[in-house]
Parts: sequence; C-alpha cells; structure tokens
Amino acid sequence: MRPTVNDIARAAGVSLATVDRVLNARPGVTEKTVQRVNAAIDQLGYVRDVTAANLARQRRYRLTFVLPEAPELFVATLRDALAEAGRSSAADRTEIRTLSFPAGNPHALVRTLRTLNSANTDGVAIFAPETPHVRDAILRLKSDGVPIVALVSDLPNTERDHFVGIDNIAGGRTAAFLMGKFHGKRGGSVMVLVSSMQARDNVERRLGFDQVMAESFPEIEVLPSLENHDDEDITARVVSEVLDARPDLTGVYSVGHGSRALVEVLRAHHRARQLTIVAHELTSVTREALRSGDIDAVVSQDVGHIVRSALRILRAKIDGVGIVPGQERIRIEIVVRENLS
Amino acid sequence: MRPTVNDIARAAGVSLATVDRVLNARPGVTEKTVQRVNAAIDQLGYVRDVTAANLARQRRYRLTFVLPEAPELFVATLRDALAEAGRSSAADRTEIRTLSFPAGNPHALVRTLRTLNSANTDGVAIFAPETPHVRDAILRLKSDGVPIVALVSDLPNTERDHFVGIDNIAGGRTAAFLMGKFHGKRGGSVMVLVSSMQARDNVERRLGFDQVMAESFPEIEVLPSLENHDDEDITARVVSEVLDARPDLTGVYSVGHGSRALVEVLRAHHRARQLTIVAHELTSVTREALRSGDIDAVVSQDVGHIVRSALRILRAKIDGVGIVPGQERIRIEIVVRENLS
DNA sequence: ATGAAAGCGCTAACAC
DNA sequence: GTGTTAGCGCTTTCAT
Repeated sequence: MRPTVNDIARAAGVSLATVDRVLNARPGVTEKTVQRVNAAIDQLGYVRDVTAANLARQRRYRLTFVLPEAPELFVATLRDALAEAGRSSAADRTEIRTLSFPAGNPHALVRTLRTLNSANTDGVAIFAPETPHVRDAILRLKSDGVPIVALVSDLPNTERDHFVGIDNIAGGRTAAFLMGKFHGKRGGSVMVLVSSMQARDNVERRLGFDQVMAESFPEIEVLPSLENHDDEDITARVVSEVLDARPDLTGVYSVGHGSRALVEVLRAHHRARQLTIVAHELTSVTREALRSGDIDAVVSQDVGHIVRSALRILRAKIDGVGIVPGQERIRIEIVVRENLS
Repeated sequence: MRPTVNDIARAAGVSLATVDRVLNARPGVTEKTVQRVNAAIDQLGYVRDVTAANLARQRRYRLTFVLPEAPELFVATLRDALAEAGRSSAADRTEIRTLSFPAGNPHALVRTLRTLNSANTDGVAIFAPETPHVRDAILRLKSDGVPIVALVSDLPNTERDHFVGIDNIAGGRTAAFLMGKFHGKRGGSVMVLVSSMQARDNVERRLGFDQVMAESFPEIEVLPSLENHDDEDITARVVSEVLDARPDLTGVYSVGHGSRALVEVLRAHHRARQLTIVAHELTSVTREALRSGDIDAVVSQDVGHIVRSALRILRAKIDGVGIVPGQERIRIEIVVRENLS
C-alpha cells in the first residue's frame, strides 16, 4: 500500500493540516517541524496523489491557445486538433479557449495578449512570431505567474516554459537529405520557397537545408529564397517566373506551412512529376499531392501530438509536477506516399 | 459548474446510491427508475469524473507485459521504454509486471500465460507470435475478463482488444518506396533478410515491400528472402555468401528487428557505402549506422509511444471508457541521418 | 504555529 | 428496490 498523508502525519507526529502545509510549501510551520515531516516523507517514500489533490482542490485548468488567423492549411489542421482535444477535455477538468489574431499583425497580437492575466487564465500556448512587443507582453504574463508554452515556432527570448514543436534546423536538414537522395547523382538546381524571413521556423529550416545541401550534395545548386508572405497570388507569380526562366530546374523545397498554390502552379506547368519536390506539413493538399506523386516527401509534425503535449505540459506546470521528456518530444516526421497514415 | 452525482440524484428524485447503480449498470434498480436517472443524466449533460471514481474505488491497475527473451536490440529498447514508464506509473496507480519467455519457445510462452488470470492481473500486453496453443491461452484469459492488447505483431485470431503497433504491410511498402527512390533509375538487385517467416510482422513487411517494388520499381530485382532466425552467425554466413555471389548487388532490405550482424558483415566486406540499405527499428546499432552513412533509412516505430499507448488502452478497457484513436495510432516513422532525434 | 473537521465527486457496505 | 453513511487521499476553512 502506498503511504498517504495520514501515514506521514502519524509518522511525523503532526496533523494532516501541517503535512499539507509542508507538502505545498505554505508558510506557518516551524523549520523543525518541516524537517520532521520531510524526514517522514522520504523515509516512507511518499508520492502525493495528484488526482486526489486536484479533486479536493476542485482544480480546473483554464487554458488559452493563441493562434494566427492565417490562410495556410497547417494552421487549420492545428485548430482541428485543438477542437478534437476540446471534446475530451472536460474529463481532465480542462477548459480550452482559443484566441485568434490576424497573421502578420503584431499589434493585434499584443492587444490580445494584454487581455490575458492570471485571473482569467491558468496557462497559455502561443503560436506567433517573436517581436519586441510580443516578447514584453509574454514576459508580463510570465511574471504574473502564468505558464507559457510556445507552439511550432519558438520564442526563445521570452522565458517561455517550454517549446512544443520540432527542431526546425533539423527539419530543414531532413528536407535537404531527402531532396539530395531522391534527386540522384546528376547536377541540378532547386527552388526554395519560404513564406517569410521574419518567421523564425522558416529561417531555421532554410539554414538547415543549406547546411546539408552544401555538405552532402554540392552538385545541386540551391537558388535564393523566394518569399511569398503566405500569399497565393505571389506564389503563383514567382513560381511561374522561375519555372519559365529555369527549364533546368530539378527540385523545389517548400519551406513554409502552405503549399497549395505551389502545387497548383507546378501542375499547370506540367512540371510536378519531373521535379523532386519536398514540402513541410501534412495537410489535405500535401496529402493529396503525395498520393498523386506530385510531391515526393513531406517533412511534418503531428498536430495532435503538439496539442496534447501543450496541454500536458501546461497542466504539469500548473500543478508543479514534472513531465516525461520522451513523451513531449515532437518528432520530425517524414511522410511519403506509402506511410501516409 | 459541471453537474455531479448529487445533482443527478436531486433532479431524478432518488438517492446517490441509486444514481451510482445506474451509472455502473449494476442490478437492483427498477426499469422506470433507470429511465428517470438516465433522463436526468442527459438533461443535465452529466459526465462522470473518472478520477474521483477511481479514488473512491481505490483502483489499482495491475498490468502484465509478456515479452520474448530475444537477442534483438529492438526488444531491449522496448524493455527500456517499459522500465521508463514504470518509473512514473505509481502516479497513475499502475503496477507493471514483466514476464519473459524464451523467443521461439511457444510452450514456455503458454506456460507463462497459464499463470495469469483475473485474480492476479487486470490487463495483459503481449508481444508474441500466434500459434494455436497461444491463441487458446489468450482466449481463456479473455473469457476470464482480462483485457488483452497485442504489441508490435498482431494476434488477429485471438479477439485481442487492440493491436498496438504499425501496419506492417504499409511498413514494408514504405521501406520499398525509400529503397526505390534512393536507388536511382538504374537497374540492380536487392537482398532481403528476414528473421523468420513464422513471424507475422516479418511476413507482412515482405509482402508490402514486394508490392511496391513490383508496382513502382520493376527495374530492380528483388531476391528471395534469406531467413536468419535471429541468429547472428547465420546472418553473417548467408550475407557473406550473397555478397560474394552477387557483385552486382545494389541494395539490402533488413526486415527483422535486428540488424547488428548485417551491418558488421557489410562493413567487413566494405560494401555498406555503395549499397542502398533500408532496415527496420531504431536501435543503438541502426542509429550508429545511420549516423555513419552505412544505413540509408530506417523504418521504425516509437517504443515509448507503444508502451504508453498499451498502458492507456488497457486502463481504458478496464475502466470501460473510450480511447482517443488519433493518440493511439502508432506511426510508421522514417528515420534518416538528419532527423535522428 | 498547529489541529479538528468538513468536503471534493464518487463508490460500497449495510440498512430498511 | 432504494437509501444512509462512511470513506478514498487530499485541501481548506476555522479554531485554538
């Protein structure tokens, strides 16, 4: 039988209330008593039953997800995963609220963040680019005692409690490895399409991609980044231009979270099948393009895992308990036609 | 505020005990009362608090894992994952017991299974080949009311409650896709090394592999399976023979759970780098061989995920609650040098 | 500074 | 058949 607070109380010769005070590091206990209780705790090997504690405490976890209002399908899949998680969240006493801000509008984002405080939320998960004002808003929330996790794109200068997403440099390296290996030993040139060089994840992916292309596949020329700012018209135009200008093109690397316009243009030009195409994020578009053979490989991250992980981590931070690191490591998934779930 | 049993009792005009009886489908309640309680339940939108129920019930989950005593590193990684899970299992009132049987000894396995019953275990996870006696032993356990999940290799004729592992046909298809794509458009021949054609997962992988090689890469010849029965000496010998007999060999597909001897022989013959090599399961050996470039790709399954999933599913079956399918889907992971955790 | 006692949402004896 | 009551392991007033 596992020892309970009662066993500790008896062993230490104090009351339940005192044990509880020590357990929760609350003031009003003599140092000597604290010692005695702690001695009993590790002598009996006590581990507190978090579920019982939460029951007594009537704990609810009011968690807020802050997501961009963006056209990319990836964000939609993330929202779907969140909605799915919301369905079973009542069972874990979790209330999920989602706040949206227009992508690329840091002011709106900051305004949104300003509405949040420890009185109305117990934890925040945020998918947003890091700008100075955003950083300040997050620091304020943190100092208000609200745990924060960064989703998908890290916010390294905000003291966020955790980053839930893939290592994007390694993601770019993986994309390059696949590009090089699928490409074959002949020379060629690869177009790189990014959504924005402001987005940290995009920059990191491009960096990793360049590293491996240079190291391992020097015979392939990597063209300068084309920025599309997540605008499908821009994408259509710049991709068309390159396609016309470079009949020798052999590959395309789509760095950002959206690939719809790219796939459409490549198909219209009848170039998709001859090119080696590597994209990021599994969405209805990339899924279908993998199936048809238009895209060769997708480097992805499991949005369901990201959401569940964010929830677990926030709850753990709120409860002040540890996490299982292995369970929270978001893997860099490689998806090809044959392992398409 | 979420409604509680008290609210239901009040609304239905009955006592707590009666609500509890209805909730747990226990006998001794008039049909009419049942109706009234159920009406109140869905009128108030009641969802039972499973943690509170488990607290009151003092529920412990005594779970048994039955694993082969096998030389392959993969089994060792599975055991490690289990040990890791065991460390935090006290928090979820779960007691994990591991039973081992000598690989390839169905009698010993059956003897082990016979020691199990509903009095000494609440759920069983088993990684073993399906033989008639094994099937009977499992059916007996099932009819004793013990939930069963099959790990890694399915036991489809045993009415196991769930299979926790990858779709091995798709796993073989994935391996073939990588083999073909990495191989390049020249002809060639691929050696296939299986551990045993008795093992269902091996057979399925080989099947999937052949499908895709025939469909998509007909220019590559796929050689007949070489069985090694997980014996490293046999592996060394047969691989050496083929290597000598087929200087035109261009690829190797390692189907089984172990690849140590294979990697060693290929290195000794200085053939690893020129060949396209695809193996299964991420272990210290395949990890190192990916890093060195000796193995090109590994098709794997996350053992940590497998173990956590098995635990969640068994607990859910015991509690009679549902699972989140997306969370329990074991992904077919593709691991290359650059996304090596 | 410490303790007694009630209660969180649910289950399970034991009455009636 | 149905209700009363005492917990499960922990937290939290409110006394002392």
